[in-house]
Amino acid sequence: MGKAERKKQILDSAARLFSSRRFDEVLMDDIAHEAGVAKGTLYSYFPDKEELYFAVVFEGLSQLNSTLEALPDRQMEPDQQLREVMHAIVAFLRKNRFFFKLLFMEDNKGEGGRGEYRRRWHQERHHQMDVIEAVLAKGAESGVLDIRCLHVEAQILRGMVQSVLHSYHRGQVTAEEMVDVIMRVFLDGVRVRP
Amino acid sequence: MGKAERKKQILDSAARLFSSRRFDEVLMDDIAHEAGVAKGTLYSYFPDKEELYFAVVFEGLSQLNSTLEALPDRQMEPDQQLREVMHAIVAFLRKNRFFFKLLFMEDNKGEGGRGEYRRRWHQERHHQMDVIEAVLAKGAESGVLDIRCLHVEAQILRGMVQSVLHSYHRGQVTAEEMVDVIMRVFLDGVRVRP
Amino acid sequence: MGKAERKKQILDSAARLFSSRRFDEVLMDDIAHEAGVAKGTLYSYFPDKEELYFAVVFEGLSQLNSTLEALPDRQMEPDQQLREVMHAIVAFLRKNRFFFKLLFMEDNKGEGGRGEYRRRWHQERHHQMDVIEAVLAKGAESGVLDIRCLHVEAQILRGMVQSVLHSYHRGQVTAEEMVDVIMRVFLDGVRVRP
Amino acid sequence: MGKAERKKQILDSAARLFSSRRFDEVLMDDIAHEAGVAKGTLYSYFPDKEELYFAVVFEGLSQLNSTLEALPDRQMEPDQQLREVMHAIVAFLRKNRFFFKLLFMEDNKGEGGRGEYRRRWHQERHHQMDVIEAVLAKGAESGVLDIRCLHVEAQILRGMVQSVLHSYHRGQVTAEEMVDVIMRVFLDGVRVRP
DNA sequence: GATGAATGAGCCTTCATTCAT
DNA sequence: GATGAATGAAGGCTCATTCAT
Repeated sequence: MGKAERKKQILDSAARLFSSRRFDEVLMDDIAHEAGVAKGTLYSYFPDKEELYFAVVFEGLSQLNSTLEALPDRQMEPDQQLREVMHAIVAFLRKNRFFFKLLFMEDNKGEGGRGEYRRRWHQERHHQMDVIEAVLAKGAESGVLDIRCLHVEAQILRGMVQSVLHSYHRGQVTAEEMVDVIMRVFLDGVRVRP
Repeated sequence: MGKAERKKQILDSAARLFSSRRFDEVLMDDIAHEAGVAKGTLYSYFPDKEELYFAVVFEGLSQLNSTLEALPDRQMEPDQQLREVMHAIVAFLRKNRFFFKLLFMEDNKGEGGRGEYRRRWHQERHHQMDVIEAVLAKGAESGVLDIRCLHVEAQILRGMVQSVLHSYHRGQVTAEEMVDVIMRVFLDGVRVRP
Repeated sequence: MGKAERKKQILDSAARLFSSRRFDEVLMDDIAHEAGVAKGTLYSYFPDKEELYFAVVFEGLSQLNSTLEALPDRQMEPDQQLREVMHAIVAFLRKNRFFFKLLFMEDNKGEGGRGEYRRRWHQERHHQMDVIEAVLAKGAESGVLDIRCLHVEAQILRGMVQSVLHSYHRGQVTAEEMVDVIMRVFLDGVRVRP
Repeated sequence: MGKAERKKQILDSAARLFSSRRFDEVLMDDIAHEAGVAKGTLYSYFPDKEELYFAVVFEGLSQLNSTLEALPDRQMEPDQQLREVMHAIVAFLRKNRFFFKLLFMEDNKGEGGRGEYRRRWHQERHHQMDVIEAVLAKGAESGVLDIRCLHVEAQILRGMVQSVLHSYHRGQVTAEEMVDVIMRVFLDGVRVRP
């Protein structure tokens, strides 16, 4: 079997487990078993449990970033473009349910631990926010969106994505429907206008 | 020293530590040291580390719930009432920064682990959502809010609180200002209307 | 039980085991069992197996050095004084059979491994050779001994001690008898003179 | 490549490594790398690591024994003959620096471990001592040497060889010079005679 | 009741050994 | 026969938990 293939297999199994149990509740034995390899094999792909964990996290993050970067920069209305970005994120996180959990687990983690990784995490995570912020900024410039504090509105959007995914995750709701909800509330709010 | 006092001291120390490091990175020694008691003492207040952890989590959750229940049920416009509820939540989480992290960590945790606690967690957490949903429902009934799927809009609000706290956490922003942002976006959205 | 007492107990047990089996053949479990403590206890006295090993070695070495330093500096013939030093060494090594083996094992170890310890070993070991060399030098000055290369003659003496202990170790020979042999051969050689 | 040639290559590499690091610090990987073969290959020449180690040790020992056996039995004065034997030993150990260490490491090893090998080791080692003892005995018979306890004097000689090699090992001293020192001290001692 | 030294179950990690290529 | 990726037994070490003081 190809090395890359096997590495992917391990990362997937680890993602599955790490996303549903605490770090200390996931045994290297479990991961090995889930991946269908011997425990020792894990160590020829990752130096230790900690690194495997971070590899899982960063693997997901860069896939998400790649997805966003691959988005065509077609000319379109800012709200249309925002919808596209949202759709890409929501679709990705729906397909990668395990990563979804890890993503928000990491987001809420304290500053303790390996500063090295915290730093890299925030950096990569910013990349994403940048994409969102860029669209919002364009909308603001063209007078379509009322953005008061770019960073905060972008974060709010992120929070909405998280909570919508959270509340719909067990249902049979499509990505489109989720995006509809997000766009409606974010763009127009819930207040009935006279 | 009063037993209750000491117990509180332990819970606080544990909250501080659990909110900034992984469960397995927080040692009973650390907690004891932080709380200024001997390790063995922890065990006369809590049966084991796991229970201490859940005690911390549920302690925070019930305080938040108490805060919400204590809210006077004065007659007022639904949006005013929503603002009050939001303010109570935001103010509480600002004051209990450690619990804020734990709260959202737990929210994003998988289904693994002690089902017993997961169940109780969701139940208590629901209590909170119920308060929010009640206000939203009232607003919908009175024709002021356009609520399509109560549960989802409530979750969105929750996500917004989380992300606003997240993005403002290091700044010198008041709870009022945070609520302003949340209310503005949630009620009216960011689209500029002609 | 006193901490020092327990530490001594561990060092002794470890010495006993390390002197009769390869490092990797001695399990921490074995040492704990031999010392009558739990495995974990070992780690509150020594940071790891390696350090415990070196502690054993250096403990022996400093005891030997102390013994030599405690030797009175009475005025006496160089050969008498040499005999005293030899006797002290031989007696010590007879009483500390386990250390005897470790001592010479370490002497013949390669340069690999923690340079830190190799350095310290050679330094402490030198201390001993210095004592021997001092006596030989005095003998040379007073014209009693024909020393051509102080360092080498001292080493030879050391080699003789080792081999005499080695060959007599299972017998019922006293330290005095061993020293007699050493002194006879070292001072006069085995050639019959006309 | 010839099998014998490759086996020699492996033994040499192993000797080099085993003589400078602890058994457990020498990995089969290291040996394979040093010998320029794959790890698996080691196992087609030696059943396991332990056996490879003993093969190294016994290989050295039999070479030394062969060297001694090859010594011509010419008629000569006992001290001359002793000098020849010493020279053979010293020269061999100088040329086989790695084995020199292993030799004395093994000598000082405890009784633990595979009794099988310990027994064989002592037996083979005795062979050597026998050669030395034979010469000493001849010297004693012819009244040239004052041997009191054949076995012990032989051991002393062995200790002297070890320590002289030890102290001179980094210098540029010839085997002849080493033997000179040994013979001088062993035969005549260091006491100045009136 | 509080303490913290001692305990030992449990898990991460290593590395000798195997075997499919 | 040679190779080196995969294996998994074994052991060092940690740390939650206990209990004698």
